[in-house]
Amino acid sequence: MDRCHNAPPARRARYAQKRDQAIAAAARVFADKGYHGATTRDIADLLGIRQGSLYYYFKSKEEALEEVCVLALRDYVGRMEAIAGGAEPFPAKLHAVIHGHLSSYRDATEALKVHNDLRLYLPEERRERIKRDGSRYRQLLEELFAREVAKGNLPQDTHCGFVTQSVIGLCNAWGDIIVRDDTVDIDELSRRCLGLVLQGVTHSPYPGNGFTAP
Amino acid sequence: MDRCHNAPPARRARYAQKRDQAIAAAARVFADKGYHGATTRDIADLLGIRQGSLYYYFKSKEEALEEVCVLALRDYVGRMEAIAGGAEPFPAKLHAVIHGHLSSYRDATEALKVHNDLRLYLPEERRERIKRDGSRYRQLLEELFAREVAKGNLPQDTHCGFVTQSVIGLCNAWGDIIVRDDTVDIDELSRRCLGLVLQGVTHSPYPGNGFTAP
DNA sequence: CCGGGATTCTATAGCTCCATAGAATCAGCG
DNA sequence: CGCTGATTCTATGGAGCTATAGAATCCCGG
Repeated sequence: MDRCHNAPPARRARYAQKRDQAIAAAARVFADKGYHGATTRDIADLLGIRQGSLYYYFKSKEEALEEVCVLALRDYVGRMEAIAGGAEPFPAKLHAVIHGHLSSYRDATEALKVHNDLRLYLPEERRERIKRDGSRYRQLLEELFAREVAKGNLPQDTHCGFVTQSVIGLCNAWGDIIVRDDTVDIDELSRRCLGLVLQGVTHSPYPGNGFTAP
Repeated sequence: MDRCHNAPPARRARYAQKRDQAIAAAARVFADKGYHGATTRDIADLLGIRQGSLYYYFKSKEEALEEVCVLALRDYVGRMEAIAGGAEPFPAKLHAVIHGHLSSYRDATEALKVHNDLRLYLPEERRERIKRDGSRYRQLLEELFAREVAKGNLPQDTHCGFVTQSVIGLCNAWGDIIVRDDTVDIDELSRRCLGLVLQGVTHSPYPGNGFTAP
């Protein structure tokens, strides 16, 4: 994992930086060609090094996939924790969740897409860390809904597990489109998604619900 | 495509049947391991024949993937056409669409999942038929919404393209889960999805909207 | 039971890919 | 400058995969 054992700090930093570049390159290639369809040569080419040199940064192709997935979830879960701990009203929080989720597909390279589509190709042992973070994300979102039900702002019969899974699924579905189409307006899209989740198709997207669009 | 040139009808039928089995086996394996992760040997094993014998039914591995995708869309689009042409009220139609979509992930082997996840690995030429059918499905659904807006039953500012894509995306997201979990109750799930799409989380799932659950 | 097409098998050419070993080059420090 | 460890390269072993060729077997109508 860390090739520089006891090296001077400048060395360590440089290694870490190059390794991050390698992870990003792997994400790009995996997103494009799938795990088995991608070759270590593809990744090396993108980095401008030779195929064999890649193994200075990864012990195996599998490790590269794992690192991409871990990277994808780090910021993703971190952001959710910040939102869940905040004091904003529920609709604003939900909007932040959706907007953040969709934004990840733009900024954070294609790592999140790789996580969604390819994590299943990792052997069980390698999926531990990843599964934990994914569950945490889902759990935090579900608690957001549950608290709102408890407060009486959402119907008592709301099935929070279903709603949570649906919101995540909806965002991921749009994520697939965002990755392939640069022109999508994330701000507009996330507002529309919020409207759909809150009110469905039968109401206009901006309810007088203590929330106004930014 | 058809190995029996001028054979007696019984022969042709047997060939077609075995070929369908081969397509189904390919769907299973592709869904499980991805396109590049699956080997022609995996498919052959599932059929109980040798790897080389598979090429009696497919000219190439790529053709097998194409056939799986075509199969996935055939019933899928056919059903949508029947629904769109029917006379039921809008909520019933929408329920039928969602229920049908989700059911496909149960019955029709894993072909639909393969179509969603792996069709991108087909070269452009092979994707023609498939793209046409996919677009047709989306278009029919979008018209369903558009007609309802025109009738004044949905808000004038409804963005039908967005809603259509969202419904499809939501169903596919749940499809991923259905494929991996046998215990999911499709009837209940499709009713919940309908409620979410129609009314969002702020309302209970069954509005007095001319529609009652079956 | 026999002939011929349908179906399956065996065997392999030809290719690509992952991973490693060991040589070569680079960068910073004394 | 010369040493030392970090980084990259070349070269290759060994495996697995697709697709084809040709032999073997099966199945049915006559």
